[in-house]
Amino acid sequence: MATPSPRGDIPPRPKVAVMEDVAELAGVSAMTVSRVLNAPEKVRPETRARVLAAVQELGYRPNSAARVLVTGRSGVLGVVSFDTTQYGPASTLYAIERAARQNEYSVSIASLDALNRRSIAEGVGRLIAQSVDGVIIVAPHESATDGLRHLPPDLPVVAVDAGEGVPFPVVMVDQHAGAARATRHLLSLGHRTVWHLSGPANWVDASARVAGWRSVLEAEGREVRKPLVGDWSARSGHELGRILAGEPDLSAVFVANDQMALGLLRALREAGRRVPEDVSVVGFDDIPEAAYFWPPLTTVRQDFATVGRLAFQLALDRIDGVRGERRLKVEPELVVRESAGVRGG
Amino acid sequence: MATPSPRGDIPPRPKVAVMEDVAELAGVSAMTVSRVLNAPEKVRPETRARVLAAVQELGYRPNSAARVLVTGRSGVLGVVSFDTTQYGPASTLYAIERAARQNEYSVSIASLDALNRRSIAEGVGRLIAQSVDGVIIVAPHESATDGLRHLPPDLPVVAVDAGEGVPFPVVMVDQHAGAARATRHLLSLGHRTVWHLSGPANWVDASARVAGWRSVLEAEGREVRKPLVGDWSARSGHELGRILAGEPDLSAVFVANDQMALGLLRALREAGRRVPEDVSVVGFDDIPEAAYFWPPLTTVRQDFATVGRLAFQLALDRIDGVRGERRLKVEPELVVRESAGVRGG
DNA sequence: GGGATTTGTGTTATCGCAAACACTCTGGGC
DNA sequence: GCCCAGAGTGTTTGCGATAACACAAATCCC
Repeated sequence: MATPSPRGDIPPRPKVAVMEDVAELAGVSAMTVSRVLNAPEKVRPETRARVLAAVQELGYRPNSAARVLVTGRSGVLGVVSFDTTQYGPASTLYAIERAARQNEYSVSIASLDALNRRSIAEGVGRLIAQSVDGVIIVAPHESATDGLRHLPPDLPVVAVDAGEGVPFPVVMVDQHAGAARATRHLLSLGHRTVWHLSGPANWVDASARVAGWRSVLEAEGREVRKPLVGDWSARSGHELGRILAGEPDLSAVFVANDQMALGLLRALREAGRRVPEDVSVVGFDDIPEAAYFWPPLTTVRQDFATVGRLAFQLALDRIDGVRGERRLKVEPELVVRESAGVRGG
Repeated sequence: MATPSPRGDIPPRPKVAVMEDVAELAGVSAMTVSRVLNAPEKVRPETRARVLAAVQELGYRPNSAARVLVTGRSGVLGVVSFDTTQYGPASTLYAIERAARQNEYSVSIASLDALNRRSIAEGVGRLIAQSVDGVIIVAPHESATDGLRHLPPDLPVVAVDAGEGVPFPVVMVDQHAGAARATRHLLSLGHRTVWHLSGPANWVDASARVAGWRSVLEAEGREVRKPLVGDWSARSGHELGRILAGEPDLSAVFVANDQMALGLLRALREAGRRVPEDVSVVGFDDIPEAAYFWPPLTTVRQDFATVGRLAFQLALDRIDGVRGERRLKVEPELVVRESAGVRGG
């Protein structure tokens, strides 16, 4: 029934080869071709060779849509994320994609314009509509956490950097520990207390860093100055830095990320306060440029690659039916450079 | 035939609703449901309302695999890219995703570990296997350009920043013009000539920037010093900067990107050469941090968002059958800050 | 008022693949 | 020599949607 038309001259459309074509060329049934592709050990070697040769000759590629339709599995993982132009999310995404590729998965993305329940649900919806096998959500905002509670319960979901109380696995850098480490480092250099330039409200990592910083100061009985709230940008670091620069007793600042730290460094310099001699600064993230700031920035390195890898692994487990609500924490690492020195050094 | 088993007690699996279920609930045929979803104007308003209510009630979502199978269109665009942790590629990808979303497309990514023909072909292959409708290649390397010549000819492909001679549309920032603009700016400040820290060999934008820089110097009859070749990183900028800092007649440098410029600034400072008083520096990209370098970096802004948008549009055109081998150039813009000043200023 | 549209809906076939089951051998045990 | 196991392959069916066609009722034309 391949050419049912009574008229002879059908323009030979350049159709791509399908399984039946391969079967015909190899002199077997379509089912055998399917087996060669999915369970080669069930086919006699010589048959297999004939089929593979035919596949090669026709440049045959299985049609994924048909396969998805019948198997219910797409081999696609969805990633929902916010602002992938930032180093952190971009690195996480990249690591997820790498891990996925190594496991024969591919990655489809859904960027968010805003971080709120509606937006998250909508992003996940776009991915579900594509028949993804699972979803990783990289949206470290509390409103996201909220939205995550109302997702299809049977969908394998993993979150990166989500807050407490979400009903599925979460992978995160231990922000609290990282902030504590940075703060302790500054105290150990002799500073009486440490100021904080924080990330925006309701971002889970911003809050965790505030908490980590605060916990160390309180444990040591140091004065806790109210954090100045920025928006992750160098611009905000600069603006807040101008305020900080006016504080006569300022000697150490823990900044919520490296971009804001850059802005702060500039503000301090403009105010004539030397770093690290007059003021010590510690950042967070260890972006590749941090080592080339002036002075080279002491900061807390987040291993985004590991986070991405783990998130993928957890997602894969969920897809394969492994349950559990694990929270995986990745340890951050303090990278000591030159922006923090001994008090009055 | 929904429950063919003679035994009554089949555990009611939580199957998702399909079109037939919606049809039944609304008291119409599946075809009518399909029409409500795809061509609502062809259905009487009251019928439409009943169907939509049923869709709502069952939480029905069309199965994309089935739709792809029959329509041959997936609504997915593939993006092949290299190193999306960098600001440029990440921004481009983000803009593509945005544009895609606004046109009811979604985006699947294929990151590359290496830039060569095999790798590119393999990345495209992964996307094709997913039935993408088209592919955008963001891989500004000459080996890529080479690999691009050997792709399935019927696949809608658009390249970002590809070299000459690829057989499909290309969107790019006019790197040559941008470099020329930067160079002219430095000359206009009274510098006798301009040195160049270039990007790595065989990157099309690196080459174009070298060419733009050289063309201005030659046109003005200035001495052309051999460019120092870096790898886009701040580290390489710093290393090469140490070499440059030893050049007594150095007074102006055009750097191939902002990260390298950051490294150079640091090297110059370490060598005791003030910027911009002793040496003027101009970068390329205008990353968000550039305004907060010390001194604030004069640089050439690339409008990645526009590039991404245009690339998507071109891809969409191709998918819709519009042919042509257009090359779209986006004009870069010189952003004057403080790192470049008058000679001997 | 009778045929020609038009409008709204249903029926059937099909997309490309794999699951389930059926069949044909081959070889081995007794 | 018969039965059986299992390896290897084929046939049928169905995944969930839409295209193409079929058809009934409403609307139109002169």
